[in-house]
Amino acid sequence: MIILDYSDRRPIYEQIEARFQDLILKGGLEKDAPLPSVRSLATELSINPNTIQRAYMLLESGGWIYSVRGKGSFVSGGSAARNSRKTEVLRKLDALIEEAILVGAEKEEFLAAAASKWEKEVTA
Amino acid sequence: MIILDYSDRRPIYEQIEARFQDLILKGGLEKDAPLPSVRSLATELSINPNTIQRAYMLLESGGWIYSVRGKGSFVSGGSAARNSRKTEVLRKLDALIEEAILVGAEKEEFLAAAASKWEKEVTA
Amino acid sequence: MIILDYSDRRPIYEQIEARFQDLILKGGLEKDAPLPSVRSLATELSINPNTIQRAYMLLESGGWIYSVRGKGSFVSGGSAARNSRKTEVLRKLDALIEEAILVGAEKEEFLAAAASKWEKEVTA
Amino acid sequence: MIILDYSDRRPIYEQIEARFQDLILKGGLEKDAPLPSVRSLATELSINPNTIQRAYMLLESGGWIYSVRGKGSFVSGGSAARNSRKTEVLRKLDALIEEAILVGAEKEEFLAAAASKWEKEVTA
DNA sequence: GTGGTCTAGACCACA
DNA sequence: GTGGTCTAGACCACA
Repeated sequence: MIILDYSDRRPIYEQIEARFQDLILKGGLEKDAPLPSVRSLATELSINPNTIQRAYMLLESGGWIYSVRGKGSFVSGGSAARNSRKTEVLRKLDALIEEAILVGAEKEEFLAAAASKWEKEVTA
Repeated sequence: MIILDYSDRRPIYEQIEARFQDLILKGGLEKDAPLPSVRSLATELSINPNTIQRAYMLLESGGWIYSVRGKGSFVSGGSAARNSRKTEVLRKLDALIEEAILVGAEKEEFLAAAASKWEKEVTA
Repeated sequence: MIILDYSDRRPIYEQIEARFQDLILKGGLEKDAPLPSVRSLATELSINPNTIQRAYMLLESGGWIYSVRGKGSFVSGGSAARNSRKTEVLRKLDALIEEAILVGAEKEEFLAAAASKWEKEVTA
Repeated sequence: MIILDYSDRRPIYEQIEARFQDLILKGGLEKDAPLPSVRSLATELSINPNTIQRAYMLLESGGWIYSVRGKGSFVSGGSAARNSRKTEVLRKLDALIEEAILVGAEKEEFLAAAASKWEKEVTA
């Protein structure tokens, strides 16, 4: 299920891209499972097919899905995509730590906040 | 020193805003220290004064600086601005941890990466 | 309906901002209702689109509306904006009372004037 | 004693004007008492004499002071000025009540806040 | 078509 | 000289 948030600052196609990445990561979409067709999803979400097309293009160039002409789009196998996003998370962590140091946070404070938040998420 | 990065996705006025926030946080600009005038900075960076004006407006509405007509713009006192940015860092940390869990990272792995990165930053 | 008062000391963009706040508070604009587009309102009021843009930017950063690129601007849900303005009213009341005491007004006189004015407004 | 607040949004000459009005209302400056000369005050506050001149002009046209050529400026007698400011306070009260109703405040809530604030000010 | 960014430049209020 | 407001208009991202 895709839910669009028009008050989200990100463009629609990025929201759709992220949503499918999440579904694939969480296992909601297995390898070779078909994605909805561009047209049907566009109709369902009441948005322009170009926007869906753009999201699928990004997913394909990121290695998340593959397209078969005349058939549709399907979830890719392999863990390249998952790993690329993991790399991205670490990159964001680096940037965040730089900022945390800048605003005067202490190392222990930061790590404790991270550990505490992690527990909360996992048990939720 | 302000350096613009035109390949940065962020608009110029946000880059300038962030740069002055950093300078203030790092202590390079003390309370009541004058910022460059709108016009002089515009000339120095070869951009339009309106763009500088917009950055200063954001800094002022965020409590980082105050502007006096006919006099110039100056660094605000107080720690409200600094604290607001610290809150923002913690909010970003929460979002990042959600994403880390999603991509299958382990808690220990994440915390170790954070600790290691912190050390590297501080000793740099 | 937006009416500009060029003899008003406030800049045009603030008048527009205040006018939309009033419309939203009075319920003339419900949640998710679209505001006029930047260009159409600029044409209607015979002013520059940038000025409208600035008013909308302020409304957005104040939590009154949200803007979607390519779609338009819409009334936000939530009561944060409404509450922030209520806080502001109480702050103004404090300042006014200080001034009233300064000019030698009596407490009963002030409260009576307030009560009387309130009645007049409500029954109007 | 005049204290300038450059982070105050009001222009300097208005701050000076308001400060003298307060001094006169509070009795710190009696009828016919001399105000500091434009030059001496300008020197003391390290600002442009034009700015002082402008404040004195406003005070004179508002009936708060009178100027004697070659002698200086002096506090006016009479209560016209005091009354004019009292009228202004009532006008502000009207505007504030309109706004309070708009944001959904209740009459009793507003009057109670006013009474409570009044007590706090008087006993302070 | 719609909002977002930026340039170029005018004019005003203020010091 | 300095910040603040506004116009005129271009170009981009997005739907």
